[in-house]
Amino acid sequence: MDPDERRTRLELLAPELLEKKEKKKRETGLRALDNVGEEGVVMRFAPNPSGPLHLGHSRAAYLNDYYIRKYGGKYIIRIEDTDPKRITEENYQMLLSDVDWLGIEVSDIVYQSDRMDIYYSYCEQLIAMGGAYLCRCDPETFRDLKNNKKECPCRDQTIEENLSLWKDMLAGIYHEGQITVRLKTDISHPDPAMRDFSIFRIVENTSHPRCDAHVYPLMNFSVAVDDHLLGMTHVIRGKDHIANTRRQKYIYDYFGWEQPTYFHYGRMSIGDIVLSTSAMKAGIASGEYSGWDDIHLGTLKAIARRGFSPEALRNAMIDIGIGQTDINFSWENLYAANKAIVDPIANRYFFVPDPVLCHIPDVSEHIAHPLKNPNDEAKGTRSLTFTGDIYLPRDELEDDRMLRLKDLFNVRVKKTDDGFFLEYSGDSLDVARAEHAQIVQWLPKDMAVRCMLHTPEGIIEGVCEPGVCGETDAVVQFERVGFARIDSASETEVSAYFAHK
RNA sequence: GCUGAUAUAGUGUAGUCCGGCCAAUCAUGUCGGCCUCUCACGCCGACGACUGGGGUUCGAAUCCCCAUAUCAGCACCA
Repeated sequence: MDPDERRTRLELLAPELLEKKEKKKRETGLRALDNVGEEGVVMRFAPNPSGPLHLGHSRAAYLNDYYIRKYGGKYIIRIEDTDPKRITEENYQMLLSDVDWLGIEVSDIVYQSDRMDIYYSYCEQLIAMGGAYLCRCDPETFRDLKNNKKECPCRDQTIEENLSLWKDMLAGIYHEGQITVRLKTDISHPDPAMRDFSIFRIVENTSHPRCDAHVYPLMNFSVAVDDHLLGMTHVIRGKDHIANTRRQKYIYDYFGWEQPTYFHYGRMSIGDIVLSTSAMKAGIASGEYSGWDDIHLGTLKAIARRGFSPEALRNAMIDIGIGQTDINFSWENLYAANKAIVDPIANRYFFVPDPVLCHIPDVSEHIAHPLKNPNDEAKGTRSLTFTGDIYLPRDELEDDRMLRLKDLFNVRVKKTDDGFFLEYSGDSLDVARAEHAQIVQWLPKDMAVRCMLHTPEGIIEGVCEPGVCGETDAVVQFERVGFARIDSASETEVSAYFAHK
């Protein structure tokens, strides 16, 4: 029976089966969320202050932000500073300024170090209900037992014994490494990662910038407690947390809480860019990198310095989405996203790389008026006065060739033993077009400002228009070269950072 | 070793849950053309992918199995 025939038969037998399931309409942006309440969603961005934020962090930050903007609700920045060994005062400041730069919709900032008493109290409850025990095995012994699905002796302690040991632990009777609190899960769970993992530890001789403690919760505990108490409805995090989601389920179950909806996005590798905090720190110490904003790094500070707009980064990250597939972050895609934002607003200027001073004889004074932005004439023009001597990019000087000096006039280049000889060749653009003359940027000798263009491959020395000096912090387009952020400028020298073409 | 996950063009992504409207979406990229006093922007066109093998089915990117590859976890880090 062919499909048409079958359809006809079905129509007679059971017309209701012909009702098609509604396919979801194609939406732009990320997939819709389930379980959205009337108040919207409550989500979080939870960095730990061990270094500056980088491109990897921006993915989590923007994915969460996307949904908070879409559904309303709350966006909590939760600073996970429960490991005193790798946090510093400076890191908090960097983190906050980075969060600020991202431009996300922050409702609240919560420090876990302010919540130690909460963790202690929930831990005590957990022990009291028999959900956790104090373990005095050394880590290696425990690991061997665990790997063989064997309980350690501490697991049999009574609740009273555990509560008493917990008090001793808090009182400072035990030292680092001597005792830990373990969650009682399932010692013969097929996944070794699930078996009786630690939830509290002792850290001594390391002062915390924000609290005075020696007993610290491990992330699975503090995260579970906070996600619940802060009312998270949805959690987006990397897939390195897949096992943690399952581990935290045990804590939720003990307390009778309901877990939020989780999404785990995949690994993102970013070309040859350095992202690891320790590697960056080492590179800075050795002088290989100039600082956290060195343009060879993948920090937000570095990409901000190069003139990427947070909005472009946001768009690039939303485009990547929350898939679990491992991906290669592509600079090309970020370049395109940034260009879309920056092109309409960036003022145009001439930058002459590797400049060659040329004299053009027998021409009267000309003044060129190139547009500041050809897509927005209202922005006006700059003006460049030609009086005989100009700089031209060395790369454009070839033997016997006509060049169109942009917005000025045509010249013919001749190479002699004494260098390049330039000859005025009329004002007509049509003539230049007819000759397929290359249109090039140029600068009057008297108006050229020294300009260092920093690129990841090195510094390009050149000269630029004086107008650039008023563009500090802005992104401009050096015509025929690309977009760059003006990092600093005096009347005699400009420092610019290259973003992309 | 154990546990769990993922696999669509150069890159990213939609479609996979609930098989047919998918000879597979969109963006980026590359190439060609148009526009233009920038190699920018804009416009037009072309290129380019369902990891492999079995199975189920009238029909598979979609469901099942196997293989392969990659990733994550198995810390008193997060």
